[in-house]
Amino acid sequence: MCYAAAVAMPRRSPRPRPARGAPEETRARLVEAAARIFNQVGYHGTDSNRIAHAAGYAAGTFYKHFADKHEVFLEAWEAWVTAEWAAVDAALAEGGAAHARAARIVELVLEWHRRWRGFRASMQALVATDAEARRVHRAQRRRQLRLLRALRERDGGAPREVEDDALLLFTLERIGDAIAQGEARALGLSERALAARLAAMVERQLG
Amino acid sequence: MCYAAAVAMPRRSPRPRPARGAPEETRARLVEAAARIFNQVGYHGTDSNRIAHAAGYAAGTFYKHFADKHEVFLEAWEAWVTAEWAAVDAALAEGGAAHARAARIVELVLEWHRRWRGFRASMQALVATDAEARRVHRAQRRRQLRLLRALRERDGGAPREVEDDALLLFTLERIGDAIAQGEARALGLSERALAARLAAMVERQLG
Amino acid sequence: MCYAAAVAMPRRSPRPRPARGAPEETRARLVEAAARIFNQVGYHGTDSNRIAHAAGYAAGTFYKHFADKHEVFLEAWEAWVTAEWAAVDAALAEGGAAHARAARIVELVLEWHRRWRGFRASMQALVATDAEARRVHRAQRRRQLRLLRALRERDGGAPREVEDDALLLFTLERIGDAIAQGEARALGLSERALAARLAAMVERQLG
Amino acid sequence: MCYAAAVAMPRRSPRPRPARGAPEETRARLVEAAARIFNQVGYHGTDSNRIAHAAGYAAGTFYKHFADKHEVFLEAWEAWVTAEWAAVDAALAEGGAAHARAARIVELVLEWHRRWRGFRASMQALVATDAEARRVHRAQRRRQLRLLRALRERDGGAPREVEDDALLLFTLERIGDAIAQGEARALGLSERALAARLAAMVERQLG
DNA sequence: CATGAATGAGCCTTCATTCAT
DNA sequence: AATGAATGAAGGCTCATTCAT
Repeated sequence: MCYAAAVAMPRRSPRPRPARGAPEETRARLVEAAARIFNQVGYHGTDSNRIAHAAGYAAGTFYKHFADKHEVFLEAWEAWVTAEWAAVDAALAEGGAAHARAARIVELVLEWHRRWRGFRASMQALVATDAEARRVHRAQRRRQLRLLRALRERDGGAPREVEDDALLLFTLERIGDAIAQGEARALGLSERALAARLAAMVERQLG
Repeated sequence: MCYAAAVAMPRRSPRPRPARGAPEETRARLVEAAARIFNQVGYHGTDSNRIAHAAGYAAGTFYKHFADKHEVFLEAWEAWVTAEWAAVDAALAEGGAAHARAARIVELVLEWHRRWRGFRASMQALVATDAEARRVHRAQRRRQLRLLRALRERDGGAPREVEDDALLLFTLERIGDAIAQGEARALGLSERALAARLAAMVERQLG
Repeated sequence: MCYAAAVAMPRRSPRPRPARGAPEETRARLVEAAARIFNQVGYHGTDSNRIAHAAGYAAGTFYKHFADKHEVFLEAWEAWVTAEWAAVDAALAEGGAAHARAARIVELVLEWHRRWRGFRASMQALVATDAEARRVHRAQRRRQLRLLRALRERDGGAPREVEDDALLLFTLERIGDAIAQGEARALGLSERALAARLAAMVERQLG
Repeated sequence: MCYAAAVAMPRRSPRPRPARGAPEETRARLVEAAARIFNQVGYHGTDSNRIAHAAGYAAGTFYKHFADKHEVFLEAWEAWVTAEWAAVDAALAEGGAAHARAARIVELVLEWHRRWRGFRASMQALVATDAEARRVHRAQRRRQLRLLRALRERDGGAPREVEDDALLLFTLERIGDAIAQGEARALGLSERALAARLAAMVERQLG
């Protein structure tokens, strides 16, 4: 959560020098900087030296904490997904009418996709070519599906097939990307209308 | 068209015919080889020399026909999308019951996604970081939406909003990717069940 | 002497005792660990942090005791040569028939070369490129020659030229390396036959 | 042969630009430059970019011709050994008294060692740590032994054991190094006296 | 005395691109 | 039109060494 907040505000100039600190802090700063840069210029556009410098460290420091670029990426991604679903969970915990909750969830998802659109794109590219990334991705998806089912059952929703959960997830994701990347707007689609349709889907599935 | 057929069959031997032929032929061979390799190892995993060699030419020849790697990629992609929608169009032209036609379309889309999953992933990654790619992508999407509306209206379908067309397109695309990349299978989802849901969506929208 | 014993037994666990002890003890532990690692992976394959850790210290500690990697290497080497010649001297002091003594010396030399073959190779490489190493090496060689002459004269051996002593030394050394490095065996040479020839040379020279 | 000559004269400034030529020429130039630099600063002191520049090429060119530094090294070394033994063979072919021939061989060996002392040291260091280098080294040694036996038998020399050939080879090599590296001189040994002893050994063995 | 996080120069290697032929 | 050797900027990564604690 504070992770999300930290990454959200882009820093241009390298920080004053983060002080010789605990390894976990350094690691966290590197992950954070990495996430930010991956999000801006994509996995292949990011170089490890730049990550280190952006976090306020020298090039070599990066490799004291990660075996390679790959590793930070996967770690940043895990943090991202975890944070996103914690937010969704929190939004649902707030209660309220089914309709309002659905809208809230959609809004949250859209916001995340907007903020992390570059990062998401990198992830998709990696998943297509890299077995390890694929493994992590699948594990996360399984977690998402489990969570979604739990949410559904908690709220006494109607019983559904996994495929319906998956369909909802995939659709949310894709529309989220379309809106986040400005594709919807560029095509003259009403983001509001799309969001409404998504909210309806969510409500139907969770309700 | 014959493009699709040509790319489908992987070439092992690097140099089918060096030839000093018509420029368009050379260009076509390069595009074809490029598409194949992009699809296998992704945009960033592809090197331009390899494309040239795979097409039966020397490294320099590539740059006689394309300004850069970028350019072949966009061209290959245009060819791909054109071919795909021509196939969809053809499938619809065959007529038949609405139900059968929807199933046919879904099957076609899935097949394309399966065959081109690596290429699609590269495209998504580029779109996220590259303005030119974004431009091309948008143009293609507009074409798709136009085509979809034309199909819908040709068949006397009920009037719909653009957002509904878009939603269908995005969903088809995302589920297509999930199945093509083996994600569905890895998550224990029934591909058949997913396809059935897609077909229902198509039928509802076009019907 | 106890140096030799200490190095002989490889330590698996990295940190026998961190201790904040007497400087000489720390230094000795570092030298010991360094010798072991140099012997395993060569001078260029050894990193100073690893030496420190293997000796049970942190990276920085190393540089509190040595100016650089170079310095430990030279010190370890001095210790090694000193120990070797002490052993040779002891073997000769035991007395016995000239023939038996010669065999004992050869056996000793071979054993040392076997145990320290990696270290010796590193030393040779350094001597070729590094003036300081060359200086140390020469000093040690002079000591060896002096010792050899002393041994010869002590036993009332026939008067010889320095060149004969040197030739013996070099030959012993080279064959020792060949056997230690497995070169002799790989070439189908009888190690026993080689050792016999060496013993004959030693006997002739010392006798 | 012309290889030896070419490498012998050190070039300081990068050549005028070797002209876009046949790959073998480029490769040969790279091998030559590599040998020269390895000889000067040792394997670990040599970087691949420097090799390329010294040969008159850009950094990348190196990797068009060799997989890595390792590979050039082994190739340069093969060339070196081949050239050396060709020279020895030629020297023997000239005929003359056994005594004179032995002296000629010793002189040749010394000259080679002098010229290539840095290179030889690198080789020894690699052999100690690198399996591939060891393999190559053994193969070359076997060739040497075969050649030596052939020479011996050709001249109707007395029958000897392999171990005697090996002993001669190793001794020649070690004394060669001692003289080449200036060790002999630094120890106050007479190079002339050492050479005389070597010549005697050669004559005895070949005679 | 010891720590260990941090440094940063520098090496190895790749690959999009050029250009003389 | 095609060649293919050559380029060189740039990125990944290592490791000897420092320094604030």
